[in-house]
Amino acid sequence: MSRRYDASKIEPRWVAAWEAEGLYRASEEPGDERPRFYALDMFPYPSGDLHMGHAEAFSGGDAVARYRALRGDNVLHPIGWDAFGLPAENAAIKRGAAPPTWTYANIEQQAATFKRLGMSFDWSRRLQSCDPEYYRWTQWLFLRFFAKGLAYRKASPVNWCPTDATVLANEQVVQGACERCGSMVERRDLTQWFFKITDYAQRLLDDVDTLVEWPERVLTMQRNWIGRSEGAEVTFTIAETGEEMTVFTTRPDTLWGATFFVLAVEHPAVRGLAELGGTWAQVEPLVRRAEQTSLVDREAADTKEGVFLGVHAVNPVNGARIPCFAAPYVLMGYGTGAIMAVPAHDQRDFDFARRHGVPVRAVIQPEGETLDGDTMTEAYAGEGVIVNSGPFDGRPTPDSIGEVIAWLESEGRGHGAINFRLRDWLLSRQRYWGAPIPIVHCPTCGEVAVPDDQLPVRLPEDVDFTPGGDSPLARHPTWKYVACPSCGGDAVRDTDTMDTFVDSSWYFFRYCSPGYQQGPFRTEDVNRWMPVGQYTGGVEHAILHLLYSRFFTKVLFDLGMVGFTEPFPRLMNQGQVIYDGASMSKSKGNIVEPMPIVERWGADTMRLTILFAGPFEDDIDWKLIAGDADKRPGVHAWLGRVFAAVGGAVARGDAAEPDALVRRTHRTIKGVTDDMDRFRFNTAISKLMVLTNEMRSALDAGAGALSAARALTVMLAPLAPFAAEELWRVELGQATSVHRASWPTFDPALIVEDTVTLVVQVDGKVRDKVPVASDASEEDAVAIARASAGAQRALEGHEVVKVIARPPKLVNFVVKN
RNA sequence: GCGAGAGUGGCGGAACCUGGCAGACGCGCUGGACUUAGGAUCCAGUGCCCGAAAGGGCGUGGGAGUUCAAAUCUCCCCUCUCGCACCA
Repeated sequence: MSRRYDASKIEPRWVAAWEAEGLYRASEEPGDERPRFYALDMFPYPSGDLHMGHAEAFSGGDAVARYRALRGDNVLHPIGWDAFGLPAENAAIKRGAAPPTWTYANIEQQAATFKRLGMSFDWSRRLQSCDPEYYRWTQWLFLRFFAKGLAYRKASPVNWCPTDATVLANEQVVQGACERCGSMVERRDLTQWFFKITDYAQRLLDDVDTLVEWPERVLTMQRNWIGRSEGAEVTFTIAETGEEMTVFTTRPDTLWGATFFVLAVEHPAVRGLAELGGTWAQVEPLVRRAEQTSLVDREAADTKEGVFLGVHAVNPVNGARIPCFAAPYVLMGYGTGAIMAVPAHDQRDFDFARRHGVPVRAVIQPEGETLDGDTMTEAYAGEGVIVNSGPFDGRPTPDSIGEVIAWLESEGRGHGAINFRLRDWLLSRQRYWGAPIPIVHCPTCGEVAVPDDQLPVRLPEDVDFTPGGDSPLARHPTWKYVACPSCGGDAVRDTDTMDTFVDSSWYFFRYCSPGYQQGPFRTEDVNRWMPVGQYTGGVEHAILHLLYSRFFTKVLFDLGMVGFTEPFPRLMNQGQVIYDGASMSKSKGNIVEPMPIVERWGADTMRLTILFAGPFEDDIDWKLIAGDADKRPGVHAWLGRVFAAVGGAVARGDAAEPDALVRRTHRTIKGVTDDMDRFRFNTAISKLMVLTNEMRSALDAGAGALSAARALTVMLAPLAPFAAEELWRVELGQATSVHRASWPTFDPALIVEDTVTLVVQVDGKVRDKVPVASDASEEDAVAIARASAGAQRALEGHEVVKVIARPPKLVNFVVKN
């Protein structure tokens, strides 16, 4: 190890000093005119100590926060914990530790680690979503939604995890299994609370277009999740009963090609129709099986499976009588749960038709071809000319879809419709460790909101976590029995708690008004700090957390509580830290912990290792970049050279700095500024390394390097905050923290080199490189190029037909042939 | 299947936005220096091929195109990663 640089001696000292100085507190001074910058990191879940993924995310987020402060912004960089959730309860069951005990112990552990890492958090704004003072306002917000009709209860088929004994949102079911424990999810009919996010589907979709600073893939995921489809609703009639049944279709231009009709297996009309058609005996097994599989379990379903119901539907456009089926490939959760099937022009319908012997009727003919329904081998979904379709024969499609819809409307047989894939947000959980839903069920008054002045509805502490049966709150002997806030009669509390995504949908507002007692936040505080300047976190939250937070923001805007409709205009997703090509996990035994590296080499080295490894959004393979844990990391050696160079510059005092170093310093300032603005930490670090090398050359030559040393130290501060502070205050003898210094500025005149390398090409191939004055004229440049040895050689015996000159960078001689 | 992104030395990556010296910076490796030998440090070299050298040829997944000039722009293909996936 270098004799001069020993992180273990430097870093703990500054942790203490920074805390004593209150260095990272966001300023609320009325006279503070600096621009505000809200640097937000996704708040962590306190499951054990911080892992490498946290180290990466927070190294990037901290670099942004520190950089903005050095650029002169008044920075808000808060921290808190997303502290409710199932793992705390599982720990209670497994180890007997009460959820709060387990949770707060982990939070303290993570907080200590954050401090050791030197994160520039404003600790005075710290929050934990499981604090009663926090969930009081989660409940308060729920009641605002409730009052607006945006929180409602309905009986609904839900995903039920038998292991966790709770309801799951569709989003928490992955390939039919519980996202958390992996058990196969079942379907149950229960009464649950929902947020009416579907009311906001169009706005959520429209505003995706305004999020130009988000990663494209996240925008795509948001759009897909919302899933807007344009088409028409068309009403068919059941021939045997006269019952009307509406379907949604994006292809009303193929209505005349419908040759059968399909209901979702769970469709409420299925049993009645099957009994009428005399087919219930065949249909019943399908229905039974559907009840036992999750709502989103699509793996098990055979796309061609289905049963004829024995009844028929009448196509409203041509009166055709077509058979009705029940089939799992039609989903109850999308559209109306029933479809018209057009096998000629939809592959799924085609496969089903061939299996079940239903006729195929082509109504779109591609140019230059004639499709025959009897001989087609696959559906034709492309464009063409409409045939066999009454008034629309000969019309082109898809251009005629609008005309078909207009016709349907004028005939009263259907109308244009827009359908979304997005479902309402199922937010109730039959769990203990969450914010209780602040509703009282009264036999007289119904669902009654707990009055605001009685919030929070606190969680009881004497709770039985034995698995199975009712949730711990429902099972509690006394907790739920209360007087109705409205009539005073006997009533019971709602015993469900809220999905933790509710907690995380508003925490960034709370940071703006820490400790505020009259509401979740002060509107003027939020409008002063928000929207967020930069949001940093994992791409695993690309859909749910971000969608829900956007939804909350729009609702709060509508309530007049915030003055903007998008909370996070700029989003940055860090890549994952993996090991040897695989994600780190306990079962693989390949976990690399951040703290041992910090203890051995220092937090700065860990940060630099991560940030220098590659683009922030890319995955990092720790095995490839750090290799052997005992090997001294390259960035640590660099920090040693930085200390040597800065120390050497100080020793050399005011000695003149060579022109090359001065220019290098200014170019580095420009380059690093550009890089930091674009979060290109890896190239910023490489430029600082180049500057370090140039300083060393200058010092070796007996020259000075003091202004370079100062610039280098400030630019290092966002990336290696401890080393920069040590250099600044100890080596450079500054009185105040480097983290309160000003970002260096550059002189554009010094960016330009006075001599540059002129590239000499012949026919576009590099034949020589010669130094030339940067202000050389075209004439001079061509002359110098022509005289170069490389050009002489290559031009010998050739006739130059054209000269392309881009002085002073390049001259290209084009020769005959 | 649909959508998005990516393919550059032994390795991580840079240059792509804005066409003009490919391989910055670092790791690794090779040779050397200094040493009471280190978890070092310093110096030199390091894309591939031919050559003693000078120099030359080749080179950014493959193929075409545009251009005086393509890692960069356009089109086609291949491979990989991620996301979505019966959405009517």
